[in-house]
Amino acid sequence: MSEPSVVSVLVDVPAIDRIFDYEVPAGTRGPLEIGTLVRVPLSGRRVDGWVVAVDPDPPTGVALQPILQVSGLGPTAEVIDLCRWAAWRWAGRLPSLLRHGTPDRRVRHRPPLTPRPPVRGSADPVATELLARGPGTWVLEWPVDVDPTPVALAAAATGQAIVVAPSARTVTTIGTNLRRAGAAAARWSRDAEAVLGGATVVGGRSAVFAPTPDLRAVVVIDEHDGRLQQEESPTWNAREVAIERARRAGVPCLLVGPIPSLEARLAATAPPVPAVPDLAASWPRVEVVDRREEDRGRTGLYSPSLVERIRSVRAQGRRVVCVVNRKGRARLLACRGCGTVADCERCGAVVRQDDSGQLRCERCAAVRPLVCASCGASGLSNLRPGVTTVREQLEALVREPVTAITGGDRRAPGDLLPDAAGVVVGTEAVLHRVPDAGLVALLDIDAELLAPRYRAAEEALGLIVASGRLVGGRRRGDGVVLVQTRMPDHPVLTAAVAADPGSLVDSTLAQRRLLGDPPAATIAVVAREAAPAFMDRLGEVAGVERSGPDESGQWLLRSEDQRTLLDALAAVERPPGRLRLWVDPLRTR
DNA sequence: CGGACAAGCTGA
DNA sequence: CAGCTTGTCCGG
Repeated sequence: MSEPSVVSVLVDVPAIDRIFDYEVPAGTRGPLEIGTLVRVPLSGRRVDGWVVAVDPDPPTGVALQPILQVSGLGPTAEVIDLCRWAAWRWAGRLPSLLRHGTPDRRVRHRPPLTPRPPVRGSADPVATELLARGPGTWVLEWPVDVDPTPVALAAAATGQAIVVAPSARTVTTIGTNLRRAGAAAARWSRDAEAVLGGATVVGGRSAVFAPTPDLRAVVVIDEHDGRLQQEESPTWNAREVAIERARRAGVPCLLVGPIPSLEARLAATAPPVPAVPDLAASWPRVEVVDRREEDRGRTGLYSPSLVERIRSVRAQGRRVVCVVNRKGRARLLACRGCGTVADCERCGAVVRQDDSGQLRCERCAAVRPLVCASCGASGLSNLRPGVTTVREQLEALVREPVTAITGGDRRAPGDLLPDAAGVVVGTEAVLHRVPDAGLVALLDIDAELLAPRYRAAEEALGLIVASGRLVGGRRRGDGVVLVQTRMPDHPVLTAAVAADPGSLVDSTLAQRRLLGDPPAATIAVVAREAAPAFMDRLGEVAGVERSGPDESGQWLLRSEDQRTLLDALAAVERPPGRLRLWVDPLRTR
């Protein structure tokens, strides 16, 4: 293979998103092929970029600049094509996606394919059978409280596989177990060299873009989990990328989890297959406390049943975890005297209590003391307490130290959760940081069930499943997931009690179709400074319903035909300025 | 994105 | 008209 003299380079500057040609100086060392990461000069700067063509037709009448450096191997041509598709699917720019398929550390030489060692350990037989069916999207219903390593083993036994999992903890567990079983496993993107050498890839959502030389299967663990989707644009979802990648590669895609998503069910080649006959036994015991009956809501977040449960679990020396999905002190307050809801004197939006105890407006940031603006009384009751307040109240209730954990917390794991921590409270992040518990109490599941997000029901069920992983299945021990609600007959709660997530499918699908929510339709949120210009350039598109701008200056686009909307978005030339473009986001603000 | 350069504003 | 700000263009 002769050295190329000119290469086309896509520069890693999303706002530019253009391809430029560069000359390759004679004697340049390193691999120069499609996907290679190079450093190039661009209008006086030095930027990274990916080689997207080798020896292109020379451009007319421009003096080419030389590349400065060959940094290392990047995404394969297959992955670049996949990224192009993802850029269309989520109306993103190619560089933002290519980054996921690029090694962290520079790999300068393509390693030879390492022979596959024999795998010890027990591959799951049902997963093995599904993978043996060949190309297609297969859904495996997995027990709540069982480590998914046997599925990864089944995939690794077919050759180089990609195993994506939403949480760092699961990724570590699977990686360690695979290696222990003798499988060649590499973590993306840390062990890029091993991935290029043909090892099975284990990683978070980015692993779905790993440049595998010899892909045989793609597996997504806990495919219902929202962490598989990027929150910021482009809002790509690893489950959907996995399906597309496997389809293009002609290999099986295995979607695994205890509560198969609607998206997985609709994409599946065949109905979901249970991994074991009695999946229900893997679900936790779920105790529903009806707050309407217990105390007419007067005791707020702490029903008598909850307090009694906490005391008995603590008496056994076991850990208690309480979940309330709100940070801070109070999200909603009302005057004890006149009943008026505390709002902002300047703009009228609701105020919340900040960490200093004062009332702060979320819209205009005005601050005022903790006093009723209507009658001047200083007694305000906290109608929506957050983690900070709940921690203090629980401490008084249980008469022992209570640890608070929220998602933004960047303390080291040991500092975050002392081993002796008997009572822990936090947002849902706490469920991913605490290893085990005798009781998990979801203090205000109604806030999840009623949340204005189209996946609210599934997400609430996801919380119960995540809680169940801390307390263990009903067959194993006496751990309990307790939910406090004013809607004890809500289908999510009856599904959880019956350990039958399938009972929700028909009603949620019907609702998505009725309301035009994904996956029944494709939607896009357009916001931020450049939104008006973007919407102007988009114009009216047949088959695309547009609404907005709302009070926050945000537009919503909706189409029953995915291609119609996505092609229209791709045709818009991006206006300058900040733009938020979310396609099929999990939340719309 | 960020530098270059052009067009517009101000002060003496 | 120098000196500065704001806007527009373009990169190989």
